[in-house]
Amino acid sequence: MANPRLIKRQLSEPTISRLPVYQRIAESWERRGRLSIDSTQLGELAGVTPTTVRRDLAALGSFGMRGSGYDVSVLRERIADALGHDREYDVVVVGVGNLGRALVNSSNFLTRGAKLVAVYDKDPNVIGTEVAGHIVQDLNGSIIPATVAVLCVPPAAAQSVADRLAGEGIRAFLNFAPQVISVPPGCAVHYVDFSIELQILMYHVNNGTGPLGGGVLHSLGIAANSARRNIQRNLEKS
Amino acid sequence: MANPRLIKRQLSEPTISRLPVYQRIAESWERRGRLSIDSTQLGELAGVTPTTVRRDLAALGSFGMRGSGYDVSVLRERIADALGHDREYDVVVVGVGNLGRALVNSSNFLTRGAKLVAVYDKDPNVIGTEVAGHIVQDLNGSIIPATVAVLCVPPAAAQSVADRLAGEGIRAFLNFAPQVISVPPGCAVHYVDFSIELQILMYHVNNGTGPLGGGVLHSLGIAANSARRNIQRNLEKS
DNA sequence: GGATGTGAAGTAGTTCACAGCC
DNA sequence: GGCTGTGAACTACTTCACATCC
Repeated sequence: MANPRLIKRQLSEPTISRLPVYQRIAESWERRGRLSIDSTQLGELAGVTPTTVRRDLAALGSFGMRGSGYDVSVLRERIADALGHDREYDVVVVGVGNLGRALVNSSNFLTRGAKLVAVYDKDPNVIGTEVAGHIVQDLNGSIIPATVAVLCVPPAAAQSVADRLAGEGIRAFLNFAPQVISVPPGCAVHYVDFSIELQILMYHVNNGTGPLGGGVLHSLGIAANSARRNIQRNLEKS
Repeated sequence: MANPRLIKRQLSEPTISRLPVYQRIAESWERRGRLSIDSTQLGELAGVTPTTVRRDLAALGSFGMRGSGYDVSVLRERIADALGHDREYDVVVVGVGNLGRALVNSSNFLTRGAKLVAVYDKDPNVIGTEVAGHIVQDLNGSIIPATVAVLCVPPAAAQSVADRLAGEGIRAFLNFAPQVISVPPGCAVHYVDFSIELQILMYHVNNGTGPLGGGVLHSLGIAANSARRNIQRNLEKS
């Protein structure tokens, strides 16, 4: 059942959202020269149970070493494989307000295969200026082919911008506008909404529930499913 | 079973993460003068099934009108109640880089009870400058009492900053640093990680799975649980 | 010994289908 | 007629517990 080469088995949504976390931990351990990590350590650092870690990783094929855990470089590789990091993909960022600017300048955002190919805005005062090494293009002009569009436009503009980009062949949208949008079949949308995150956090503070309680907790943001009541410690101290 | 006054029943995590979405829709309909909305409409707009909407709202008490749906203003009110929007809470933002700046200047971020009381940084070049009406304070100086801290610091600094703030009585953290942190018992952490969101999105693009497929989809970001294969349309056109 | 990988059990959340009410 | 609210069925995910292998 464990195909030596990359397994095409369908991964569950919660698993998918945890893989990037494991990956980051693996990379960090690799950088500091550790050779292997076991499911308990990985679980503490990621904020999930060891069993969950093992199930998640078993879904990528059996590459753990009984008795000693997972080789960190194999771990990193397998996850990269599963997540499709071998292939590069082109990203455009639309809307160069504070947020758009913050994203393209962030060293953490466009990594692992993501390649920024263009930045758009519709404000004439912004078009033509340089942001993170790219000249801001006119959104009403021609759109360069890309796979993903990151939407940092006002909520009222989100739908029309998405329509436009979908027409130009963009297949996936990371939407930072607090606005549900509709896209053609075959396109994917993923939402990031700060104020909702804050509201969820406050619910827990007010109710002393979930993520609080028995000790340290980790509500994994996206992987909101019950990853609580788990001890975790930090890594990458310096 | 339907207590007339605010129900203290424990809400499930997925429900909690959907309530803010319903709320936004309710507010939008209210602004445009609509009086009621039914579970099918609400479900389409939020990207979930009508049944899920009804279950979620039933958990807040039975206030739907059989035959005609939910009164939008009651809907908004009930959700605000459940989420604890009656009480105000104080927020500090730590780290005034591009992201911190974008957040405090965003009209969407600090709403519904959230009140920005201070902004901190440790860079002498930034301390003393004004951001969104607040003079940036020295993080090493005294910290004003607050409930929530929004961390926009580099990953390497996240843990020590959290330690410091937890010591000063902060009880909840919204952590934008791509770094798992540990906090004392009784504190809550919620993570927002852009690059992970992008990686999850790309997994779906590469695999044509989940959120893609049968039509328009809505992977609710935080409410990542299987809210797919649902039709949705946009609202708040202009 | 020690940790993985996994059937089996348990739990949580969603969806079905319909009784009940407006 | 139409739509809510909810028991019952179903599905998905997690956790337990242990056989298996290094």
